[in-house]
Amino acid sequence: MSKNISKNNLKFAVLAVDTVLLSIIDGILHVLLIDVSVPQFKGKKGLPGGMITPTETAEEAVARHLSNKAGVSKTFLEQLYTFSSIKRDPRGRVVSVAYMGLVPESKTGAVEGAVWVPVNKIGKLAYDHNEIVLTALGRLRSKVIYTDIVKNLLPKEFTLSQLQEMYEIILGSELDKRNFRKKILKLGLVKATGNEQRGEANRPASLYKWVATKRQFSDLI
Amino acid sequence: MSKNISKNNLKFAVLAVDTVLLSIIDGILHVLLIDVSVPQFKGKKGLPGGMITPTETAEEAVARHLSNKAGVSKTFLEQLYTFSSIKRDPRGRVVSVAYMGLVPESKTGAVEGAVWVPVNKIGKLAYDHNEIVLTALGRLRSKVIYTDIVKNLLPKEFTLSQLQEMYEIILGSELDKRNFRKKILKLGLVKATGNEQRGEANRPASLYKWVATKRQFSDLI
DNA sequence: GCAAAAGTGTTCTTTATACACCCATGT
DNA sequence: ACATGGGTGTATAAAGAACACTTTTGC
Repeated sequence: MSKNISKNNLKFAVLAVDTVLLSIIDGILHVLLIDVSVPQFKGKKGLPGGMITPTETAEEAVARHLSNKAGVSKTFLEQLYTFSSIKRDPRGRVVSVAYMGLVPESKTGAVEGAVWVPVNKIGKLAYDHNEIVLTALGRLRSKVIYTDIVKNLLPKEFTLSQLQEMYEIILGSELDKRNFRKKILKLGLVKATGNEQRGEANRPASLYKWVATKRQFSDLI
Repeated sequence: MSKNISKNNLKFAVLAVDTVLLSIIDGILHVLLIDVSVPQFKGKKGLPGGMITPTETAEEAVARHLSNKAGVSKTFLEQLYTFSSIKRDPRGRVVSVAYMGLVPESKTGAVEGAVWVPVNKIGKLAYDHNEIVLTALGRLRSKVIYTDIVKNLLPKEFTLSQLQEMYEIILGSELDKRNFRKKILKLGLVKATGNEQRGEANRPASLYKWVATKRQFSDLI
């Protein structure tokens, strides 16, 4: 959804992708936004995305546009929903396949023209992108309770407190430390690496990593 | 995905919809299939679907094609996934937005060119339609345990045994009658209508209906 | 030695599971 | 009268929720 299409060369069906890239930065859930250049949305921000070409899949288009516009690659991506309202793009008919992506804080470096914005401060976005963001947030919140999707927001090794913080931020509620640890450890999804996080002005925390697994879960938290 | 497009007039991007219509008929989960007319899939069956026109949304296209090809209208529909493999249609590039639909047994009347087939007997379908059916079955099985989606497969009034049978068929496992009733009634999702199902060679069963509600559930069963 | 986060158990409540018999009807 | 599915309760096990103090470090 960007400079590659203009009023003149739009023809049905134009197929695009848009991606809601999420990350937890400084303890706050952020979404990556870019400046939108089309005149109808002058000054507004929107989601990174763009056309699907005839020779690529939607997934390939997402990877390409994220790499170009957001400087992000090899990140977790999941198809969200396809938005097909007739007037969602003022320039013509554009159907968009939306994706949600999760990136760990360590990969959220500055990129020209892209900015990480706290999800409660995104204001009015271009197109129907507010709706797409809400869809992504809903998906993240529901999947966090029955899958291990949070692992995509964490570094390779992490403390149980960091893990707990992820759940608290996404769910918007506090969890009991002892009960949380009991449950997470009993599930066997993570295991201690033997390493410790040192350098903080407190007792060092054990570092954990995810155990490889394919199965789906239910009621993690 | 059908007669409206031919090798000559395909141009990128062709956008289609396909629908996995499911119903439980005689205690067995069925999917509605239609005969596919394109030569490459001669003799094969496939899902009902077709083009999205420039002036309709995907949802409108689904409703239109289901009405035309399956004689089904006003039924539960939910977007499943968008399939964008480059070679999924041998005639050219076609991206398909797939939907899952649920219909009660009472609305599964015979329609010319369409047939209800048990899901474990569908064989090899045209296009990537086996994959789409598997996606729908997975979605149904996962949603049945945390939403009231089964209500779309039942008549307006139903017995608790009928309700339990729906869960057992979809989940593929048996449930304890007493525990099932305790749980369903405690959830308050259904209430007795005061009517009874008579005419069977056994004690009449109380009939229930769904209580109107908007909220999401978790762990219904 | 003080501040800061790590780590750890027990009690109580709620929910899940296992299980067997009598009831009302149609034939 | 008998076959059929409808309807009901209790005891045990498992899971969830509530709750406070000691430990180890950096400064």
